Amino acid sequence: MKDTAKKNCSVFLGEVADRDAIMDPEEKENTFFEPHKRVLKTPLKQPCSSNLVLAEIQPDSGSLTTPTKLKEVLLGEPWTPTANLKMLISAASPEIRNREQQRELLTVGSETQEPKDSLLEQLSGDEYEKTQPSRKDKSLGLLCHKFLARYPNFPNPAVNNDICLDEVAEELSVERRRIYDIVNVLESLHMVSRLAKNRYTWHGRHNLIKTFDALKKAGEENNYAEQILVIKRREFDREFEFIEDKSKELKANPTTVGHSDMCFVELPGMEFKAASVNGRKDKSLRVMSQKFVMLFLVSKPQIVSLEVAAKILIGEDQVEDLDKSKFKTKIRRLYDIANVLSSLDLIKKVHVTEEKGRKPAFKWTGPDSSPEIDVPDIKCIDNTALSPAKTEEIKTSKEQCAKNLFSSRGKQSFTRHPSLIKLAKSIESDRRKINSAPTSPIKSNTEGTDSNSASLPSKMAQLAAICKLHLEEQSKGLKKKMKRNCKSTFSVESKLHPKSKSTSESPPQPQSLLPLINSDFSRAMPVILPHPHSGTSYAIYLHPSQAAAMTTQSPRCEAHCVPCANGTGIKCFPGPVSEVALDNPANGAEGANRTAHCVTNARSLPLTSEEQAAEHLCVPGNCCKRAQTQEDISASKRLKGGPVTQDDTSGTLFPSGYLIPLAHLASLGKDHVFSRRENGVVSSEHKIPTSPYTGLIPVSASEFSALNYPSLHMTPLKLMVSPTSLTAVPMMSPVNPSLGSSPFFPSQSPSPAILNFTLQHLGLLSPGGHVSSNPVALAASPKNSPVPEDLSKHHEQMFRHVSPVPGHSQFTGQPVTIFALQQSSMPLTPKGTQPVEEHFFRTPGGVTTMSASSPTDAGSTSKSSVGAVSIPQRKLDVGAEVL
DNA sequence: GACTCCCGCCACTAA
DNA sequence: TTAGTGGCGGGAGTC
Repeated sequence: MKDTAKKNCSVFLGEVADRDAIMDPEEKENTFFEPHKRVLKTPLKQPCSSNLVLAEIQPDSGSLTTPTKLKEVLLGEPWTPTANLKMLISAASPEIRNREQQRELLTVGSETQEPKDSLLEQLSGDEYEKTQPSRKDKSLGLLCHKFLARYPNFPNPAVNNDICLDEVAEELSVERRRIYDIVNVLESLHMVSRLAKNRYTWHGRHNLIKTFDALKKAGEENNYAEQILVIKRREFDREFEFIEDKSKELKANPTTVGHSDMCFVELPGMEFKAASVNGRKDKSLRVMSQKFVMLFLVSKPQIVSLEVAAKILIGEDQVEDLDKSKFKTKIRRLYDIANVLSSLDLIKKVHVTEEKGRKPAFKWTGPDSSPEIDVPDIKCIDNTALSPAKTEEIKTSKEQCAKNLFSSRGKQSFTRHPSLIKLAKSIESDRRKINSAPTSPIKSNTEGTDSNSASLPSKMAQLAAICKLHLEEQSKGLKKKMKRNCKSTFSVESKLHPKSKSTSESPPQPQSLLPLINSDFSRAMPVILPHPHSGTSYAIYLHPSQAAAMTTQSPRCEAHCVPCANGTGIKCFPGPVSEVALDNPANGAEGANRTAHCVTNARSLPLTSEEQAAEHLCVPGNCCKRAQTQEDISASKRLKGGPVTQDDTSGTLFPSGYLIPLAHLASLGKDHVFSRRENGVVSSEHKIPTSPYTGLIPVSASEFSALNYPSLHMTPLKLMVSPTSLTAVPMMSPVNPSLGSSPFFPSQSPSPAILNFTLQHLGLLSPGGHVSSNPVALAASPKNSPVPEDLSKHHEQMFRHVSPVPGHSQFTGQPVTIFALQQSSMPLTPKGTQPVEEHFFRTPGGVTTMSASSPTDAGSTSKSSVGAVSIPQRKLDVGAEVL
């Protein structure tokens, strides 16, 4: 019998249950009541026989005191899914829980114990084991839910909100040790503060935004994000080629990632009063929790893999000691933190999948810290308690705290340690994984504080918008347009110019929607690249400076030169594109590092003439595969909006790009690429990295602006569609039937159920409507339904939001990165596939996806983003209800 | 087999 | 000395 059997059980008092039961959830939520008083009459610990273990995990459901119910559970359905669900509901809903309590307390007598005992005595060992709750039922997250359910989110600060840990532990029937885990994390968020031994004060979420702001500021002021990038950049120095340079750089860079003294960021009036922590070597869960949150707040996207978080947040002080066992320990702690944060709805567990397997990650779903909030008095404590001195000192303390958190001073050598290099590699690797699902629904919410509520509609909007766009495309009669479109890459280039005819013919568009057109994109030039194996040439759009730089950097440059339409001259596509991208500032460490891998490979091998040519293309298997993820990052970032796009689209850089087989370009040009002139609409929408067009290599968002697909003509649709979704539109375009039946279409498709639900949710489909995945039928439904005006606004906002804007980068280097497509989205046995395309895009690595762990996300995110935005070959039966 | 994370030992510190 | 804290890692449950 485990020690858990010795645990004490407790019984909820009727008084508490009565009050909660009669209180509306909302009322309860906003009405203050003294938490500590709720437990004042909690009975003292009573020896609880082992047969009451169930009470520990179901203290609130009332089953612990209900003989009948216990019997059912024990004998009939020991923690069946239904039972679990009941328990979860009970835990999540104080009202339900307390009603049950109230009801059951009326019927439960003092003899309750005996039946349970007798029942359990009759159980065999196995049977008893079956009666034990599963681990999930005892998870820290669930416990935290229970804990949080006890207190209002926004308590009245004028009233006593003390929490007695012992009493809470009793009521929740858990060890106090577990309560500490929760409280420590809550304390890091200033949701509670320690009063004295065994007593805390509940603050609820009053200080949450301030805390986030403080943490974010602390991270930003210390260039935490940049440090992460620096680390990530190092990740790709696999051969430690640049270790010396990096060391010098790090010495000169005060923001270098370095040792992190344990420090706790405080808010004014919420000084840390932990009894033992100050004197203890603090590897406190609080500090870890704060750092963990900081990572989300400063990261773009706000997704952090568990591994990276563990290494950065926990192990950065002793990376050298990050042996396996220690790392595992760190991971355990991070799980503890993550569980609590998840219970607070601040993060959400997701998974990053690539060829190596599935990796856990967490997505920030909490509110972004408000930059308007001034948190002047943030301070921190470390092992030497800070005296509550002057404000100035406090500010200094704050600064010092932040510096302590991230400072490298005195331990700059830390960053040069090989273990950190490994760490950096892991960081970038995880980031790459995280961002490898361009249309993953795990899109950060940038427009509101309630990301949870926003994420799902966004996903739905993507799917629905695809259908809408498709219909729109159909109605536009694109076949006409393709005849009038330019037929060469030079024409494409001409469209890049903001004053090009096509642009001038286009109706006035909000400037905000065309950030790429009037910026550096106008100077973009197509460079024709030969494919060594297929003979098919590819076009890539490069910034002139990039092309020039590449020309000089690559002595082996054999790329085709293409005249620049804007008269800047002829530019040559350089040698290894990936090499050029290695130090791409716009790409940041991600892109640079990503491509570095390719470069390394290229360098390590003697080049034959064919290999040299292949090198230019960064062909399959390594470079493109890596590079593709960069595109994913770009797409992912664009989804996040303005600030993010700054990183993506530097004013002087083209962070990524599509390599477009000329053969496709010609056809695409007819169908899509040159349609802007016809449509009169210029979309700043971006491509999806996992373009279904085999052979189509992702190009930067900027380039994509020039490659507007007519289907991207969003104006009449007035739908808020994610860029990545739009990218997929062409693949369901009926204009080019060959595409519709070609392998360009991804094998995956969104579940019809999801599609139906999405359309219904958006009002595009009646509840009884049904949509199957058939682009043909969809295309055959040309009728468009009127779209609410507000959707148009959303549309504009979205466009503005995702439009890249000139950004900056701390890195120097070349901006171009060539990306490959996700092969997972490609049918392995495509029909009518052009050999060149198949060859070009086949990557051995498989899929890189990010899927949400929640069932909600699973349907739309698995199998990469393409699945969420693409409509497969199967018939898409969109009835009139849709429109 | 990897991932999760519950569980409780036990060291440390304050009262 | 006792009780409060919480770091830590074994190991079991889950996927």
